[in-house]
Amino acid sequence: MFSNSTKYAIRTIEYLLFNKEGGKNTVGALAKELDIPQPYLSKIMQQLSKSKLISSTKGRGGGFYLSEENMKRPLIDIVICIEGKNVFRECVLGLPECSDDNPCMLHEHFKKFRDSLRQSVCKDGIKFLLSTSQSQKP
Amino acid sequence: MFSNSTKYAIRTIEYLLFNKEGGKNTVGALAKELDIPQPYLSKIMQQLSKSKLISSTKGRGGGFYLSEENMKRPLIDIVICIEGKNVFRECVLGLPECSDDNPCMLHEHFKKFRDSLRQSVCKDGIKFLLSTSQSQKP
DNA sequence: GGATAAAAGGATATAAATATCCTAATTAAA
DNA sequence: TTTAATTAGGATATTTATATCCTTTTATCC
Repeated sequence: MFSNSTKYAIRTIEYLLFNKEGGKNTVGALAKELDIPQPYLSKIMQQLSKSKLISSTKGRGGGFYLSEENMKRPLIDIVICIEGKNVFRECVLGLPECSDDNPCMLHEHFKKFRDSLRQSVCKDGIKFLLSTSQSQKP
Repeated sequence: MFSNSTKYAIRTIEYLLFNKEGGKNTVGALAKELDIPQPYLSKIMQQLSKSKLISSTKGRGGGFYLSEENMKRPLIDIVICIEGKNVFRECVLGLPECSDDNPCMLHEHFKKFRDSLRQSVCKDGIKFLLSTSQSQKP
């Protein structure tokens, strides 16, 4: 469904949410903790950073973290940042003529998923997870 | 979101639904009509056929079509047939420990989408499309 | 039975996603 | 001010998905 890159991106942001007290997180630490190839994650973090979905400071003692602004971004932006502009704008089956008035077979199914990602922001991750689960890492 | 192969598979099955009076459809005709590379579609049809999601007859005058049995298959089976066994069984973010009790960030969002594909069968495509739209090809 | 039209299947080429490597820029600490 | 640790960025390798080609099998028509 999602590309590896997108999965890595969401998982990393999810991790940063839980560790916001921890301050800066280096790519090395994140890659180890999340079991993601380090240089590859590095590229993804660069991309997310350019799109202002995460924040970073360079140099010794630097690393990645989430600002308050970052946390307000909708989840759908993470997917769009990695998979490209049109993933959620165009038809899930790739039909140019697909629309609400002229829907493809999966139009309604997919619309609900897309809208749910559009409506919830990164911050909700904590709220959601804390309300349905005791802890992510027991 | 979906791979090209999956999109092609769903679109082709959707087309077969609308043309079930037409009898057999050759790969050549389908590829032309749906604007899909012919030899590639041929491979996909083979795969769908093996999984009994579509039916075929070989030889002159042969082609592909949907049997009543085929139409009873849930949409999710098409995706699983092409993208592989676990797309919908495993966590959308690839986390091994993700579950209803210990959900990942996208667990609930994705669950609804997955379940909607599980609940509707190919046949519903017609019902759904005819009830929301005049016609797919005006 | 021979010619023709179709799916089935194996082998291979091409493009894209995934992953790695190396160097530069930046910052903090020693 | 040198050294170490970090992100940023360019260049390249590897793997997987996408696509094509060619042969074989099966059925129909003449």
